[in-house]
Amino acid sequence: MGRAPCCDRANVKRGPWSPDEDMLLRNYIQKHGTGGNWIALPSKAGLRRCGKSCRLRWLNYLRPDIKHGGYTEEEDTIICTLYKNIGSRWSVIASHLPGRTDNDVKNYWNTKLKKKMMAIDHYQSTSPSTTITTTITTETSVPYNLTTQTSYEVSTDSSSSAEQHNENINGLNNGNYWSGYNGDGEVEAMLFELGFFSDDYDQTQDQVMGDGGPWLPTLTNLWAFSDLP
DNA sequence: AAGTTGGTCAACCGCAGGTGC
DNA sequence: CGCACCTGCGGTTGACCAACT
Repeated sequence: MGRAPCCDRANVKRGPWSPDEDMLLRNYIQKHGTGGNWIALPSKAGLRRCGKSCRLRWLNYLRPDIKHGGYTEEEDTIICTLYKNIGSRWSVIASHLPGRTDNDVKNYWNTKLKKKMMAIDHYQSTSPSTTITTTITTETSVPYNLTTQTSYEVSTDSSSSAEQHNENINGLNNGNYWSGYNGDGEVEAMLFELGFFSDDYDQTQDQVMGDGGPWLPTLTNLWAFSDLP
């Protein structure tokens, strides 16, 4: 025998909320609060909804401080880092992101970030010569030591000149990979093919415009891996 | 133009844990 | 302690829409 339902399903409305229902719920909570009893709230507010449905609607949509969409790169980083460290504990992850709900973060992960992380994992598994070292600090000053794929530093020879890079890029353009190039050429070639060096490489002049220092693919550029299988 | 596919996101479902009797 | 009730959580579903064929 299963658990008794939390409400009489035959007598409650389900599906998308109407503007009128939103208004009733918002007005009631703003006047009286939740009262610590979601089950009793719908009838008091004049709603034919399940208490759980009211709670979800309020927490995920009607709360005044909710943000929707427009995730920043820093938020992406925090989500990815926490997911790596604690798994799918969305409420905990959302608590580190002001204005975000667990449902919103979960949806964002499932529809966007998961693919990116899978692509990065793929990259890491096929490019063991890369090193990963960085630390970020959130707005709440909680430090996260990133031992995973939040940011990648491609191991390059810092003494390499721009001319050397150009020379090898030209080789790549001619159909040659940078195999053997300071031990990490294949990694750079792969990154180049995926467009990671677009900020440094001027196609019109067919050369790298940087100063020859270490090339650091940004997190944003790494997201290009989401296009990988 | 019509059908198909894939992405997005609000909402639902069922379980686990907390609390009070 | 056992039970019932309630809340919170994570997984999943399904409606909607845009892009593609």
